[in-house]
Amino acid sequence: MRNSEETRKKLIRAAKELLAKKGFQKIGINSIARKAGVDKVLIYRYFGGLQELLREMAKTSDFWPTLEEMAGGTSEEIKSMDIRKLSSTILKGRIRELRKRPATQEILRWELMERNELTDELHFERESQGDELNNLVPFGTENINGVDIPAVTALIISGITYLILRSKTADTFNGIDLHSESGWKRIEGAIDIMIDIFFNQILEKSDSEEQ
Amino acid sequence: MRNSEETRKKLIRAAKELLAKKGFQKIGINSIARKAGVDKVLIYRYFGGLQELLREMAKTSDFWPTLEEMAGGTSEEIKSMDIRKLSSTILKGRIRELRKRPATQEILRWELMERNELTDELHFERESQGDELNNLVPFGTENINGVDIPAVTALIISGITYLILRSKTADTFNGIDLHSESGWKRIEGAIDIMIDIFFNQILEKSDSEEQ
DNA sequence: TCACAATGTCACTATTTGGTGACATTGTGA
DNA sequence: TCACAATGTCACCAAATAGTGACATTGTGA
Repeated sequence: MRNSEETRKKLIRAAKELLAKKGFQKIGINSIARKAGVDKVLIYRYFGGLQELLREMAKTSDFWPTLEEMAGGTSEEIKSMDIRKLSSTILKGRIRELRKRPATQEILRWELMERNELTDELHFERESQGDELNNLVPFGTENINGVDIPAVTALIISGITYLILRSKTADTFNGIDLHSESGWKRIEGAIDIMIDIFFNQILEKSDSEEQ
Repeated sequence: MRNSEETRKKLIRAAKELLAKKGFQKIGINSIARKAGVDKVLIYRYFGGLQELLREMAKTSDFWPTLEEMAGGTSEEIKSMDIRKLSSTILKGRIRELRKRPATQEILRWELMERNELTDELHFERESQGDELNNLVPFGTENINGVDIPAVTALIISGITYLILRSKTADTFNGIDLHSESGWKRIEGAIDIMIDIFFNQILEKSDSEEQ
């Protein structure tokens, strides 16, 4: 029973569960300690405070999806994909991985609400673990034939993120079922089409310019 | 000084300002009454409670953008536009109108966080005032040539919404400046390109099928 | 004039929150 | 064996919250 390491883990686990279930608004010293069945003073003693506890939590291995998880393969396999396939795979993978991480979603919600030391801390932790936008879509970061690639990328990633976050509080969006696999297949289909015609356009254009 | 109607307005104004400035987390009976310089018991007496006060607030004329505001013209002018131009205009208009309504943004954030009687109420009020997704993009709601129009629409609208909400707590997204006009011009450019190649694709396809 | 309802003020409760100091219990190394 | 640090429990504090009952003031219609 007297095991500080175990108590630390209990607190982190409780924080994560509480975050996933009730959202960041319900996260607090009192609620976490209550959920963990532990006195709240131990949060201060072992972590220093709420901020440090959550920082530890965000370092948990399965908290942020890695590039490999999103792509669903090793980095060698990733490198061997052509860019069109890779874009599609990573974007779909991001949907898949984010959808099964309610606590992670909650951090994204939090970042949308307020900016403070805590959210900065958690944002930093995310970037450290490879969940950077640069990795998400391998379109590159420059203009191709006058097309603003980062802007298009931003719009697609944002769209994905919003729909995932929205699924917590809405059943449908524009008629698309956000709680069924078929609904998400429709989103994936839209992404595929966009990627497809997008590359067609770029290649077509550069072809005609080469002639 | 003794004017219940004026007091009601003061409370609604205070709620709106507080929402815009501090976000929905700071909205409460005490804070609103304090800001309005009025006793909190009057909120109960005049509105019944916080919920009813906010419902009234959401009925304010300038709270939700109308279709005409987004399109930037009368409904006759809207009807006379071709679909490509109309899509582009409305989407850009939505960005413009939503960007200058911080209190409205806050409701969207709220809807993203939790679902309760309050958010349902506010959501309903929004739909009543014409801010329905069906109006936002006149693409129609069916499949064209096997392309899932509602899904593509959902992705674009979601992307716009997320980027606007994100601008509260982030300076940039994927390198795009969310606080400068030039940054939003880039987003608009991305939308235009997507609309453009999207319609090209659809028309091209139906052309080739007609042959 | 004056009764009375409308309007507004104040004081209080109960609950929750973050935070701290004092104490009890346990294990372990000297 | 025993001292002592590590671990854990408990009781408190100040502040903020939602909500309510009692009271004071004002205007107005009979």
